[in-house]
Amino acid sequence: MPRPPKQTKAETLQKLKQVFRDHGYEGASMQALSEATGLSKASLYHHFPDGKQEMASQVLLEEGRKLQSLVLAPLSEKRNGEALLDSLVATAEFYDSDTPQCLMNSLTLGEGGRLFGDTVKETVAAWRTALAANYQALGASSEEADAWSAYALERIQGALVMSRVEASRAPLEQCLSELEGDVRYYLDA
Amino acid sequence: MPRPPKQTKAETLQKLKQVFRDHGYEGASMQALSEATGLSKASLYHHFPDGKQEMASQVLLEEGRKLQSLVLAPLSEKRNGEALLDSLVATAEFYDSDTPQCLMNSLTLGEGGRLFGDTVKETVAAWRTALAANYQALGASSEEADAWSAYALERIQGALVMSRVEASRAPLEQCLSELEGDVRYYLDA
DNA sequence: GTCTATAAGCAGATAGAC
DNA sequence: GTCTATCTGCTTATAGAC
Repeated sequence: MPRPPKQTKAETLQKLKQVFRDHGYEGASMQALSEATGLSKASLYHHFPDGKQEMASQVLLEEGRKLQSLVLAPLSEKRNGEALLDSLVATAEFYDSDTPQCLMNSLTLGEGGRLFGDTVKETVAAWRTALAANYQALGASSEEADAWSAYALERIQGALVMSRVEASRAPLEQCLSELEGDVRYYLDA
Repeated sequence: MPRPPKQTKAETLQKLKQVFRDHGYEGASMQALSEATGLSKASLYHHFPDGKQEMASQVLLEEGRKLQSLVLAPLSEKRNGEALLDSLVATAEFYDSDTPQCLMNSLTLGEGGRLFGDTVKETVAAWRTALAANYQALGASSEEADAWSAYALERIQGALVMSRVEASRAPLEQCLSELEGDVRYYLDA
């Protein structure tokens, strides 16, 4: 009789994600992925026949879906300043670990850049477009909105780097609260 | 008779740096390091008896020295706004490749974080202190200077991430020119 | 200071039992 | 769906010649 599944695919992907986020694509060894999931290497190949590349690919896909449903969805539903505030709160939730790190950043180092660079670039572009549309709805010009969305994403990514260096959520939280200030400035005017 | 050196240690370190910066610590294989330098693996062990760890360590040390002489030196020499402007120009030079990337960022992923995290944290703290001291000399309060220095470093690191994602110097150049604007605002007042 | 050759172990990946 | 056992090639590291 077949042994029961140890966990759902979502649970597996979650554990795989941590390894890729902490070590990057090349640094994530099959042994580390196996230990993190509690599944043998052979079991991992059963779920992901193309091995590491497929694992990283599906982890990235799942992360994109999470970004979409958590961070981007508020932005397409309402198109105003409240939506921006909701999205910033969701961003804190999206990067939810004690020392927050960006999977898309880690995954695009070295060989991972060749494999997943285009996907990440598109995802970032979609995020930026969604931010800009909402900022423009606050009364900003197309150019201002474009500039602010680039600024906001840059700060978030920078804060994530600083959070990793300082092993603390503080830089990310501080950054998001300042971006919230930018939005409220427009909202109260 | 012994064969002549192929290159100076500085040249070797420069080539090693590119590999660590592009692949991170775990992703930088001895083969890649060998090919990048043009030296056999055995020759690399001659120069760096402790192998990869010593190479990364010395590369990081060299990068710290370069940051010191290029970016931080102007800040300790003059202590004013002109010094800040000089330092920002030097920052563009410090990150000098076509798609600029931060070695200290790449090197602190995975195992590298355990090995070099503290060093990088100290280097970043020194950079931030130097920026803050000069900003304060422009007339800002201690708190304002502290906040601006954190802001500036965060933006620079974020711009480097975006530059990698977009494979372009544009985000970094744009970021540095906006930071220059911050400084000029105080200088002209 | 450089190299070729080699050792020992880990990497990614597969076969086949239960 | 899970596992143990295994394979091949790559990775780190060393020995020793020139």
